[in-house]
This record gives sequence, structure tokens and C-alpha cells, in this order.
Amino acid sequence: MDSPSDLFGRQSSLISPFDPYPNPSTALDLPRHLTPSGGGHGAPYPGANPSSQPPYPLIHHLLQPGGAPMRSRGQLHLDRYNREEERMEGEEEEGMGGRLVGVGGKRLSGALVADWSYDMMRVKRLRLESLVKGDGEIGLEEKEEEEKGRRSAERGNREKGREGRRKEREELKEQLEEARGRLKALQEKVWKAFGERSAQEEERRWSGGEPEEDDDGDGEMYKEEEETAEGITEEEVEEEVREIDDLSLPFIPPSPHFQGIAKQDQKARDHEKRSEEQRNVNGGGGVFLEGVLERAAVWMGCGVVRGEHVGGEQKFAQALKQELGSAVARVIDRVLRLYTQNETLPPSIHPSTLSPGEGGNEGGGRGGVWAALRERERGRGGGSATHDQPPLPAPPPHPHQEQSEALPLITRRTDNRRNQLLPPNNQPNNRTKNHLLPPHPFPPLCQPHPPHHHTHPALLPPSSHHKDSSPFLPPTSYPLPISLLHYTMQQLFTRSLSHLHPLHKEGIMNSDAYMEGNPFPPQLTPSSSSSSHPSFPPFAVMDERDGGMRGGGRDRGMDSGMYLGPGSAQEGLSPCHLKKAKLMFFYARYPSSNTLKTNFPDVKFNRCVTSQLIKWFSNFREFFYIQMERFARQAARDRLPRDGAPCLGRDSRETPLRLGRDTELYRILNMHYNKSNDYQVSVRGVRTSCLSVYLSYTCTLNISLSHPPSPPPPSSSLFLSDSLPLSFLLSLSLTLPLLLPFLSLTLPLLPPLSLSLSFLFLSLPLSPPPSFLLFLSLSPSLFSFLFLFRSLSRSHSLGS
DNA sequence: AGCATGCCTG
DNA sequence: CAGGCATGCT
Repeated sequence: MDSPSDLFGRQSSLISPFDPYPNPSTALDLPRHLTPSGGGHGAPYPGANPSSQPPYPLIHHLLQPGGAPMRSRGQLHLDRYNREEERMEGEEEEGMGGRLVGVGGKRLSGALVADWSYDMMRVKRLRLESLVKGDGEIGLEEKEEEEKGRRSAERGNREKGREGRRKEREELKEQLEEARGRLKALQEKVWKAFGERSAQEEERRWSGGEPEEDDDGDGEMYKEEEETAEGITEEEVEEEVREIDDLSLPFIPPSPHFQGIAKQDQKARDHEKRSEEQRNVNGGGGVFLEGVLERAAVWMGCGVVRGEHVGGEQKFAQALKQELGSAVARVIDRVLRLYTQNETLPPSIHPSTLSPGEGGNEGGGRGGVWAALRERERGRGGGSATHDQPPLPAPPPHPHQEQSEALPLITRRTDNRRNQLLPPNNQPNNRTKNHLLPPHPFPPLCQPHPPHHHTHPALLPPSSHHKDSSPFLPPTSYPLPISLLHYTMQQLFTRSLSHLHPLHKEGIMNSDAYMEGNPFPPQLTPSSSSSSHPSFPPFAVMDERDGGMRGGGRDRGMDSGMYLGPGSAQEGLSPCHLKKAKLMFFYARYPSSNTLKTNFPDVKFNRCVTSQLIKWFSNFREFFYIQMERFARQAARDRLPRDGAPCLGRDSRETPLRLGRDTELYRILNMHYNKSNDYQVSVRGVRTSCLSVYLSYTCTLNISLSHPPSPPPPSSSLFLSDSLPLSFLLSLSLTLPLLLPFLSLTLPLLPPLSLSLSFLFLSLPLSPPPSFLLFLSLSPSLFSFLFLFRSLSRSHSLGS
């Protein structure tokens, strides 16, 4: 069963393994963080020690009852947003949720939303009409309709009723068809936006068997896909900030056990159903849109598989699913092909820069090491290691369903989207072709480092090489398996990253996405994957590793080393690794050793290296929090009311906090972590970081106010607690409901991981264009979102 | 004792 | 960024 409910259930089960959320009250026990930096206490703050507080994936927030369960909560929030009356549910989060929903709605206010809104509106209208007419549901099948009609006819006016109904049915059918057509058109738009004309042409060729496909689409090209959100206005940002700001303190999630997640989901669905009608009636503006979106999610999620929503909805959902699913696959394929065709490999490319995709080294060697690491981590007390563990322990039933990527807060700098994905430089054709074309069924996940040492072992393993080993779908099969797509995209992304710096070639992609989020093989769970990695090269006994970074000149060498097969893992850390670590920091503030290993497959991990990496991250955190603190302090100072008491809550609304590229915080952080400016931090990304910290500060400050005195220590330890604003985290979860529709549409069978995508909107430009959504759904960089997720959740747990 | 982390300093 | 030191946990 792939029904959404199943998925959710899986999620819960997946999540359940994790410990329950820390008690909110504890979580906000920030005052402790105020401890003077004086004594060198190992664990300055409660959550600091991993062992003391297991990390909880952000997803938990979404799922936990009190913590704004993804769907249920979100929907509730939506409801509230739409109807104030529904406030009865009354948990504190709710209030914030409503607000956030509003924010989310705003984000979706773009063309995409409009499109969807329109389409969905039509669908709804149809349904409404049918309801009004007494059928109660949109009949899609003659059978059902006829039966229904019969029933009602029996009541009276059989003749008349029948005819009328028949007519209605016909009309409905037509309308439905229309709606479908619109949906198709929408799909077209999406892929058009994402791809380019050439792609379209190509598509024709490809879509030979798919009559439904037509390029007639409106031809609107969405060019707003810039992740950098240049278009975001200060006002918007401010508003967002304000809104989030508002949520800061009050929101304290109840202590969470996730066993009831499934129930919640169900509940939410029920609630959804109930409120559905009202929403329908309400209509209008954003509210309506939200309702629509929500509805869409429901349809996509529940109707099809569960069969509970009998009738039109179900079918419609099915149709939608199918259409969109195939459309997405096609689009992706097209894009990939496009890349393949357009990309040319400079002959001068250093092999090292090429991706490691081929070898199985990644799989092989890891096993032992990873196992050892895990052991160690376990020994650690389930500390940080656990934290970074991917939230999806359970293997996905379907490889296709997997979607582990996350959108990074930082994006490669390029105007051309294509470039973003595939930098023209360093893009060997063959390489591109390799992964793009023939399907290389094997996801990098399984083979981060190809064993092959061919000249250009592209990031992606050539199909030829992996044919045997890959039990996965053939590339040519349509729709393109998501997994494959995912893989490809990852490769692309990796390349884009690596193109600038060899550092990137290990690619963020190699990391968690592969090991943790990746579905392939399904049986590989994050925990098991490491050990089961077949191809991972066993770390040969290398000489001592120098704990320090190797000379900068080593970059080259490192590169080659990075992609060497098993046994070729580099002992030490190079500047590239440092850079990578910095980038990684954006996603994982507390990477576990496992995570590190995953992300630095080319590194031969030993105590020294691990320590060094950990130290790096420690330093990163230090710097990061110092900056954050500074920023927060300044912000608070600026917003100090005359009485001198900082009011960061609602009062602060009057002095909106500005978070943008012009912000010092941004500049500093970017300078530090993205010095070379290889990547452009999306506004949202910046905002996310900034806000999180700011909110954290707010919470801390508020608490300190309520529990007076603990004069803020001059030291930087104040916010080192990494206490992440619950409200912020939750706010993220609230965006999920709005995002779900898109997720379900783009990736019909999106796995639990998709939840992490809810985060996307925080790092996405407002009103993300369809193309962008598509991109998101496939972007390898999405994996980074997991990082963010984890890091945030971790922070949260630490906050207690 | 070993390990992880944080603080401080250079 | 790394080293040294202190602390806390196991």
C-alpha cells in the first residue's frame, strides 16, 4: 500500500524509534544557557550533551501531537487560518500555526499557486456542484454514478431526476475532463518552466506514446526560479520575520511521543473532511487557495490508495497522480537529456574532478568503518551520532518513493538554472551522458564512490558499468523512476558543486542523501546502510593521518584521492574538506561521526580525522553562534522600548527585523562559510539561519526577563546553547500542509522524507514557481534539507 | 580512562 | 583554525 496514510504510518514508525521530544518546558529552559562562560564546563547547556538528550529529527515536530503534526496540525492551522472559529483546538501552537500558515500561504501566492488554485478551484466547484445536486460526490465512473442516480431517483421523480442527473453527470464529466486538461496544461507549464524549449521538442519525440502530452501549454516560462530570491521584498521578509517573531515564545510543544502519529494523521484527515465543506463555501483569496491545496493533498494522499474517498475525488486524485507523476518523470528525463546534450566536457578536466559515481568504493569500504563508527557513536551514548541520523530508518517500500534530498540554503551562483545544476565547465559530456542518458539505475547512494577508476568516472556511474549491479529500473522506462531521477539530479548537483571546487565533488550528495535518505537500495536504512555498504572500500591501513589539513596544494591530490576506489580514502583532511565541512555546517551543526563519514567518504576516518572534523564543526558553531548572538543582541537592542526591556514579541513588530543580504550577519556568515562565494545563499536560507538564531535569542531573552536577573554574560556562551526556537521549528512544520499538495503532486508517492521538504519554503523564494517546485522535488540538493532538519531538531533538543 | 564538547587563547 | 584546558558522561 502506498497510500499516504501508509506513508505516514511508516513515518511514524520510522520516527518512533527516536526518543520522544524533550519536554518543552525543559526545552525552553534557556536560562541555563546564560551561565557565565567562565568555568570551562564541558556541557555548558543541558542539551549540549548528546547523550543527555537524544536528538530528535525535526520531523518529530511535525508528527508529534503537540508539536504541530505535519498534516493534521497543519490542516488545523489552515482551518484556523480560514476560520477563526476553529480555534477550539486550542493548543498554543495553534495560534502560531495559524500565523505561520498565513505566511506559508503568502509564500505560495505566486503564479504557481494561482494555477493550482484555479485548477483545484474548478475541481472543487465540480464537487460542490455535485454535492448541491444531491449526488454527494463527483461521479467519475458510470457505474457509480448510475448507482447513485438510481438511489436518488427512487426517492421520487425518478424519470425526471434520472435525466437531470444524467445530464449533470455528463456535465460533470465534461468539467472533469476540462479539469484534467487543465491539469495537464499545468504539468506542461511546470516542465516547460523547468526545462527549455529544446526539451520540449525532445519531449515530443519521447512522448510519442503519450497522446495526452501536448506542448500547447500556455508557454509561460517561469523564470522566477531563482533560488536566491532576489525578488523578495523587504516587506515580505519583514512580515515573515514579524510573523515568526510572534511565534517565538508562546509555542511550546507538548511532550511528544510519536506513537500516535498515525492516529493524528487520521484525525487530521477527518478534521479535514469536516472543514472541507466549510472551506469550499468560504472560497476566495488565499483562504480558498489554502483550502484547495489542502484538499489536493488529501486527495493525493488519501483518496487514491485508501479508497476511502470513493468517487470523483479518488479518481481525480489517481488521475492527477498518474499524470503528474509521469509528467514529472518525463520532465526530469528531458532535463537530464537536455543537460546531456548541451553539456560539453572540457578535455582538460581533471579526472579527479569527475564524480566518483562509478565505483562501488563508497559502498564497500564504508561498511567496516561505519560499523565501527556507529559502535563508537553508540558508545558515545547515542549522542550526536543519533542526532544526525536520518529520520527515516525504515526502508521505503518503493525506491521511487524515496526522496531524500533537501534543498540547500545555499545555492550555486548562477543565473542560469541549468548552470546551476550543471556548470558548463568541468562538465564532461561523457560524464553527463553517463548519468543522464542511460539510465543508470544505481543510485549514488549505493555507490558513492565508484570502484572504477576510469578516466572519467563521472559522479554518476556509467550505465554500462553498473548495469549488472543495478537491479533498478532501466533508465529508459517511463516514467523515469524517481530514484533514478534523484540520482541523476544529485549527480548534476554534485557536479555543479564540484565544478567550482574540487571540494564539492565529494559532493554534498554523497552524504546523507545517499546513505540516509536514499531509497536505494530500500533495504538500506541509514543505520544499516553504513554497514551494509557493499562497495565501500575498506579503509586500508594507511599511514598515520595528519590530523591537520593538508596543504592547500593538496587539493588536487585530494581530488584524485577522493574519488579513488576503496582503499584509496585519504587519510587527512584537505582544505577542500574544510570547505565542504563549512558548507555542510549549513545543514548540520552537529554532525555525527556517522554523518561525517557519510559526507566524507573519501576520507579515511580515524580518531584523529574524526576529532578534527568534530573540532571544525565545533569551531563553526562557535563562530556561528557568536555572530548570531551579536546579531540578536543588536536586534534586541534596536528594538528596546524606552523602559529598556527588550520586547521581541509582538511589540517588536513595529520595528521589523530586517534580514537580508545587506545584513551584517549575512555578510559575516557568508564570508566565513562561503568565502569564495561559490554559492549564493538564498535569502530564505539566510533568513532561516538568522531567524532561528534570532528567535533563539528572543526566547532566551524573554525567559531571562521573566526569570530576571541572570545578567547576560558578556561572553559568547549565551547563545551557544544552540537552543533553537521551537516556534521557528514548528513554524516550519506548519508550512508543510501547504507544501504537501505540491509534494504529492510532484512526487505522488513521496516518502516520509518529503516531510523535510516542508522546510523548503523557508529557503525558497516566495511563491516558488512550478519549475522550482519541480526542481525541488528532484534536486539532489534537497538532501541538504535533511541536514537542516536534523540540525534544527538537534538544536531544538539541545535547547532544553 | 576515554571520549565529546565547550571555552579560551594564540 | 588548532591547541590546551576544563567539564561531564560513560
